[in-house]
Amino acid sequence: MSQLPHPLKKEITLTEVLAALGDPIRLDIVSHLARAKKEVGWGEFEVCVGKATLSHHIKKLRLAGLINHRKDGKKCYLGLRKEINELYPGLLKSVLKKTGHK
Amino acid sequence: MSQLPHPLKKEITLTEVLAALGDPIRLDIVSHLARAKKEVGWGEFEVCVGKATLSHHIKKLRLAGLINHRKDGKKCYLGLRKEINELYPGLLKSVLKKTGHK
DNA sequence: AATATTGTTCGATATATGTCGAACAATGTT
DNA sequence: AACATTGTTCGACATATATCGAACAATATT
Repeated sequence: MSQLPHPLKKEITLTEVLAALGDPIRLDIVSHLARAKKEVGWGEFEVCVGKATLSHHIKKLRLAGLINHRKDGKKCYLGLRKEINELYPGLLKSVLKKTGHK
Repeated sequence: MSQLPHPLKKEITLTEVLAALGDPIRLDIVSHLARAKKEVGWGEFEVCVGKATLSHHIKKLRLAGLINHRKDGKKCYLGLRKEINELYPGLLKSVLKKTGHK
């Protein structure tokens, strides 16, 4: 189901996670995902960049281990990886407190 | 006392803070500072890069608002800015849980 | 089979970043 | 005044990053 390459939990590193979060667009995506508490369709993100760039950011989040990224039919769906909270408890919570974005 | 430029608390942004933390060397420095719970002399950091590079990283941490950086005599001293915990409660705590570095 | 939809990848470009050694500046020491 | 210490800044370089439009691939629809 998850045809795209995802890092194993043990391969996820804190610095990569933080670097992935250290970009406004990616932080927005993660914030959106966290609030949704469920998968969100690729197309539902309102960002101010083209789809090639959005694809690039989503790939970074995936390779950092922050999100799941799967394709179903001709659409893609994204969701937060729960392993992040297991690995870094409280991290997303503290980060998301400050991400306006309702 | 703090001759070097530091951002005001209101100028500190989450993405810049996260980006600053998203580098192994800078994360080490912050980890060291957090464990010390006091100022640490510039020269006391054991990093695997030259002093020009260390200076660069320290500047990034300062400009991101993470640390205080002051000069006293011919030495510099660094300390964590307490405003970070006020702005992003729990962030450093969750980050530092995973930074080995006794 | 031809077309439409949904993203990814590619090539190009501009900017940022991490790194170093050398020069510089500020201070303290002799 | 000359020297030593402590970092910063500069110039150079290599690599990474963000961005775009266009080409491509996979799937679904007609």
